Amino acid sequence: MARAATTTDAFNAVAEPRRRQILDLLAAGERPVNDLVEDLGLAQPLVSKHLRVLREVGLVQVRDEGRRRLYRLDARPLRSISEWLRPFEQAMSERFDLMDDVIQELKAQEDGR
Amino acid sequence: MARAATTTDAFNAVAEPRRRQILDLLAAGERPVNDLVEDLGLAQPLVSKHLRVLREVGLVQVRDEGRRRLYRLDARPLRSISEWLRPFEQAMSERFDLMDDVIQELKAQEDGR
DNA sequence: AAGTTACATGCCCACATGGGAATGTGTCAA
DNA sequence: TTGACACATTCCCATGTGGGCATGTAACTT
Repeated sequence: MARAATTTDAFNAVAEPRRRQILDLLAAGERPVNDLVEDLGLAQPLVSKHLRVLREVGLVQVRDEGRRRLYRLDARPLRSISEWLRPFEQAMSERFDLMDDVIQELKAQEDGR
Repeated sequence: MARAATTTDAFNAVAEPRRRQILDLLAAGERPVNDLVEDLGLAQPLVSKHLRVLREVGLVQVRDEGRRRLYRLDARPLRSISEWLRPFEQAMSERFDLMDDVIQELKAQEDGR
């Protein structure tokens, strides 16, 4: 098997920086594709493709308004990421950084370079 | 360009379910590769490859002990994900789910099917 | 009806992937 | 020294990718 499809879940969909940018922009509110195209400075087909991926994992919803399509954020699928991350929250804190620095030093000495 | 390398950042490294499992296991403490191989039920080379990716993005650290290599979690790179996620926290909450349901209904009526 | 606008979809490519299988490397044991 | 053990690396393949480009489709305008 190759790499999992980007449409597999929120983890894979959000691994792409442009798709994260799109979600950032949509956090401000509903917007048509052209707005996103301008703000991102990307080709329109590219944006449409990214939006398709986001749609397939449920991170955005669409609404037709005349010849425009308004995209809207749906952050709920991000919860799976947030929940997976929670047990690691403590280990991410600054305090543990200091511990890690000490360990790094010990390791460096151990390597004896 | 193709998809970004898995070693590009924590986002891409963590998109792979097995790598998330490995981090889950390492959250309990330092462990040799063989332990992980048994717990994951994967082929040893596969585990080594995944560990390599995690190492390259700084999510794990290694320490040699005889003929074994002890891997250790370093959760710090996860912070970039956690921080990107933070602005969406509110939008993930249950309360907004209810709002979304209402919006879904309105949208369904609007579509007039 | 014809043109334009706003998107979506299709085809192409270079590229990195996850897994399988085999092999390499370093450490300990007998 | 020879063998077993613990890992890492290499080669292979099928697959899905992001981007560029061209085309399709629906809605609005004139």
